[in-house]
Amino acid sequence: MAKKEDLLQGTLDMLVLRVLSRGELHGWGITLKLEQLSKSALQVDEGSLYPALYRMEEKGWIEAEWKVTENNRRAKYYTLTRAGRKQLETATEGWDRMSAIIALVMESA
Amino acid sequence: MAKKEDLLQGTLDMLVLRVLSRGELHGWGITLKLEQLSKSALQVDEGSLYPALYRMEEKGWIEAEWKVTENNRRAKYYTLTRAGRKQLETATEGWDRMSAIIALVMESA
DNA sequence: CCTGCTTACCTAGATGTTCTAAGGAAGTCG
DNA sequence: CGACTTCCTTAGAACATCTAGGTAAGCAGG
Repeated sequence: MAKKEDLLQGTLDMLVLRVLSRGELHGWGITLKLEQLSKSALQVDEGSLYPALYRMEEKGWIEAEWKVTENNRRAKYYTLTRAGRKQLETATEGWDRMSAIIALVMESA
Repeated sequence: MAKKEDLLQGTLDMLVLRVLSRGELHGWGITLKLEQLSKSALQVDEGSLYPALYRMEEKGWIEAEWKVTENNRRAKYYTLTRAGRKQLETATEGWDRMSAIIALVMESA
C-alpha cells in the first residue's frame, strides 16, 4: 500500500492559501485541487484541513460563505482576505528562505 | 529584534544526521556547526537538539561516547551508525520529493 | 579565593500541527 | 429503498519543537 507522505508542519496553511489565491473553493474542493495539482502526491486529510481552515478564518486570512455547489449540495466557500494575501506572501518567503538554508546545509555539511 | 525562524518539523533529524555524516561531534558542536553552515540562519535550540539526539540514539541511528574535548571538558560524542546512514538517505529523498511537490503546487496553483 | 564567562548537558511542561477515527446529513442513481 | 458520493464536523492521540529553567566544570581576571 503506497503510503502517502505526511505534510511538513506549517506547509498546509501555505498550500491552502495558495490554491485559494486563484479563486474561492470549499473544503472538499481544496482537497481535490491539491491532489490534482500535486499529481496525487498529496491527499490532504480532512482532519487536518478543516481545523486549519478554522484557524485561518480566526486569524482573518480567509472568509467563509455558505453556498450551493454545482452538485446541488451546500458547502462553505472560502475566499482570501487582504490579510490572507499578505500572509501568503510572508509564508512563501519564509518557505523559500528556509528551504534554501536546508539545501545549503545539506550540500555543504 | 531579528526573529530566527522555527524549524520545519522533521528537518532537524535530517540536518543532524547530515553533519554527523562528516564525522563525530558532540551536541554543542552540532549546534555550532549548523549555525556556521547556515551562515547564522539556524540557531538550534538545545531544548530541541538534545531530545532529538536521544530519539535518534534509541532508533539506532547514532551512537554516543563520552570523551574529553580540546577544551578539556567532558562531552558526548555522537557518530552515525549504518542504520543512521541509511536513514539519512531516506530522509534526504523524502525531503527532496516533498519540496518538489510543494514547489509544484506553489507554482502551478 | 571569588566572580563571571564559556562550554556542555539535561529535563519538565507548554504549544501547535497533523493524524486517526469516528459520525452525520443530504443529494443521486439504479 | 439502498448504496454511493459529496461535504462538513469534532474529539483525542501523537509528536516535534520551543520555553525556560537547571546543573556542572574549566578558565581568566582581579
